[in-house]
Amino acid sequence: MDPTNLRKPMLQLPASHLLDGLNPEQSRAVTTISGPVLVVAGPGSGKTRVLAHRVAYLMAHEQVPPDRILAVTFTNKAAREMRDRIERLTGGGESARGLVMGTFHALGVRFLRQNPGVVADRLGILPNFLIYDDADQLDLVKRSLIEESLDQKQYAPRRMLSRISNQKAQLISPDEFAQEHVKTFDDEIVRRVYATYQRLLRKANAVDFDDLLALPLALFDAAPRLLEHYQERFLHVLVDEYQDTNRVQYILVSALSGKHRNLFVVGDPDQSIYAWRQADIRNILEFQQDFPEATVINLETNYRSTARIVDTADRVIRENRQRLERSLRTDNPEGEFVVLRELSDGHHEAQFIVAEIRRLVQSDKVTGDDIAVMYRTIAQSRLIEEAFRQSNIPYRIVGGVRFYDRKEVKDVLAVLRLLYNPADEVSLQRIVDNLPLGRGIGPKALEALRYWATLERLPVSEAFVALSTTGAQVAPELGGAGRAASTRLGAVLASLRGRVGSVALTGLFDQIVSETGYKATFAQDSEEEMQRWANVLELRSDLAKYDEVDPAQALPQYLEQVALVSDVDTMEDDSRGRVTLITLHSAKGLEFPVVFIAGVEEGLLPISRAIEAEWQNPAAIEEERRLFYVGITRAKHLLFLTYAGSRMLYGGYMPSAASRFLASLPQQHLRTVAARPTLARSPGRSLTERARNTSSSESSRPVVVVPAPPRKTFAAGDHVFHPRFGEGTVTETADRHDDQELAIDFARHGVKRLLASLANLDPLE
DNA sequence: GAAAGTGGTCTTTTT
DNA sequence: GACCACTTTC
Repeated sequence: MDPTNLRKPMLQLPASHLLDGLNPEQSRAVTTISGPVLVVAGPGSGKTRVLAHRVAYLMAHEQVPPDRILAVTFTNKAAREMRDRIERLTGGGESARGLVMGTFHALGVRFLRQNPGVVADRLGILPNFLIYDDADQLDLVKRSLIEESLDQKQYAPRRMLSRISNQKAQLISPDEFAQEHVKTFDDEIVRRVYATYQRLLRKANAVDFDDLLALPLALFDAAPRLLEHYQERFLHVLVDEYQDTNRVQYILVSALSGKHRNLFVVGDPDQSIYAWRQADIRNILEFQQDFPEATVINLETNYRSTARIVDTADRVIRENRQRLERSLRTDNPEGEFVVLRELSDGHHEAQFIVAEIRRLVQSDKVTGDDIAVMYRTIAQSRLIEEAFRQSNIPYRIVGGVRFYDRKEVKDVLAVLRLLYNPADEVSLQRIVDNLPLGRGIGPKALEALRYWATLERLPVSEAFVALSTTGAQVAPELGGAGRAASTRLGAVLASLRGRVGSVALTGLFDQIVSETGYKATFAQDSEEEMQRWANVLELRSDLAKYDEVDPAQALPQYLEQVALVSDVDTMEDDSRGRVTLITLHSAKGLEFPVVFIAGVEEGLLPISRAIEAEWQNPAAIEEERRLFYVGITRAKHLLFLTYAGSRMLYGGYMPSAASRFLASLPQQHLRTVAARPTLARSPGRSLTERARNTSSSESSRPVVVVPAPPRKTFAAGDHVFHPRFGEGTVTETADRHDDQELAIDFARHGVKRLLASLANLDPLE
C-alpha cells in the first residue's frame, strides 16, 4: 500500500518465455511498455492472453513491482482468472501479490475504504457505509416517490431510477440537474425524486453503484494530494473491455494514469453492449484524440472459432453503419455448418435444443460443460429450464435471480446489514415487513419512532433499541400493541448487536433465525417452504466461509462481497457436466465449444424496445446486432440459431417473426430447417408465408427454406418427447387415415392419447 | 393489523 | 401468467 515502497521484485526469471506463442501483434501489445496503448481486439483474438502476458512482462522483464500496477476488469471472475494466469506465468506462488486488480466498482470501494477519514469529513459518508444494490435502490426510489406524494403508477419507479442513474453516471448532481437539465414537466418530477433519493441514500449512510465510481472522483477533488499519491504509485494502468466503460470510468482512469501516462486499454467496439447503462463507445473510438501519442494495435486473427463461424459473425456485424471498418479472420478449419432452425413455438424450440443436446452428448463428442444456451431475456430461460428438467439434462443458470436476491436470503441479510449500519432504513423496513418479529409494527408505529429518532438525531433502528433499554420516554405517542412489538424488536437488535464483532458470522446467523422467529415460519410440510429454508441454510454455509476471518472484520467484508459479486463471478470453471443457460449480456468474455442462441426473433433480438425506438434512435438496433455478434462469437465449433413462429407474451400466444439479423447470415455456411407442419399450436405463419405476405422490410427477406422432414411414424415401445408432457413411452398405436393415434405413457403426466400429426412429438434414441 | 382476494401492469440487458 | 399495489374481510 505504501507508494514509497519501490523495492525491486524478487523475480529473476528469464522473461523471454513470456512472448512464446504470441503472434507479432500480440507481442507488440505486450512489449510496448511506455505511453498510452489502445488494443482493438476482435473476439477470440487473445486479448486476455495479451493482458496477462503484459502484466507478467512488466513484472518479470521491466521489474515493475506488482503493487504499482493497476488492472481493471469487467467482472470479478475475470480478475481472479487473470491473477491466476499471471501467477502461473511468473513462477507461481504469491508472485502476483500486491497487484491491484478488480472491477471498477471494487476499485471504487477500495479507494473509499482506504481513506475513511477524508470520506467522512469531506463526503459525509461514515466508514460503515453499505452498498445499495438494484433492489435497494428501487426501494429507495419508491420511498422518495411517497415522500414527494407522487403516484407510482404515473411515475414508474424503474424508470425514475434509470433516469437518476443516468444523471449520476454523467456526474450531474441533483443541484446541477435542477439548474441545467429541467426542460419538461417530467424532468421536474425527476429532479424532485432525484434530490429526495440522494438525501435518503445519504441519510441511510449508503452508496449506490454509481456512487462507487463518482465518489472516488469527489474524493480526489476534495483531497488533490490523495490523487497525486495514487498517480505517483500506479506506473501502469490497464483496462479490459474498454468499449463498455462510461464517462465516469473514463475520467477515473485518465486521472489515475495522469502522471506516468502508461494507460493500456483493450476493447472491441463491435462488442459494446452496455450503452443502456451509459457506457460510452466514444471512449474507445476517440482514444487517439484523447491520447494523440497513443500506439494503436489491432488484433484481428481469431483463434477461437471455426472459419464458418468467424465468417458468419463478420457478415453479421458488417451491416452496422456506425462502426470502424475492420475485419475478422482466422486460420482455423472450416468446421461444421451453422444450423438455423425455425420452430413453431417456445416449447418446441426448447424441445429441439434438448434433442440436439442429447444427440451431441450421446455421440460422445461433447459433454454438458461444452454447451451453452444463450438468449436475450431472462424470461426465455424458463421454458428451456423446464424442458431440461423434464429430460434430466443437468444445467446451471447464470444470470436471473442471484442467490443473494432471493427473498428469504435477503430477509436474513437485512438483519446483518442493519446490525452493521443502524441507519439502513431499507433493511429495517424489510425486517418489519417480513420477519415474525416485525409483526405488530405497522406504519403508525414506525412513523412515531422515526419522528422521535429524528428529534433525537438518531438512526431509526436506535429508537427501537432505546425502547427496550430506556422505555417510557421514547416516542410517547406510541401506544399499546405497537409499543410492545417495537420493544421486542429493539431488545433482539440490542442483544444481537452485543455480539457483533466478537462472534463468528454463523453464530450470528443462528441467533438471528431463532430470535427473530424466522426459522419457525417455514412449514415442515410444504416442499416449497423446505426449499426456501434450504436456501436460508445455504446462506449459513456461505457465511461459514468467513468464520476464519477476524470477527471484527468479517461482517463488513462479507456484506461488501454480497453487494459486488455478480452471477458470472460465482460461475465455477468446472460446471460438472452441466449445460450453461446464460443471457447474451452475461456471456460476453466467455467461450463454449457448442452454442445455441434461442429466440432470434423480431421483438427479442432485436428487442421490441429497440424496434420501437428505431426511427428516433437507430443506434439501439445496432447495439442489438452487436449483442447477436457477441453470441455468435462465443461458439468455438458448433453454432445453432433458433427462432419460433409464435411465442407466449403476457399470457397469450403472439405470432413472432424471424429476426432481421438472420438476413445477413452467409448461406454457404448455413443449414436451414423450417418448422415442421404443426397444426396443434401454430398461430404464427411459417417463414415462407411471412416472406410472401409481408412488405419489403428487411425482416421479411426469406432465409433458405428446406422442406420439412417427412412425418415420423411411431411404434409401441418408442421413447418420445412432448413439449408439454415431457418424456414418455408409446404403448399403443392405431392407424387413422394417413395419421396415427398413439397412447403414450408420460413419466410425469400419465397416459395420454394423442394424434401423431398434432402432438409435436420428437423421437428419442 | 393480517390474510385473502382483486384488478391492473408489465418483460431488456447488469456492476 | 406473474407480480404488485390496493381492497375487503375477519
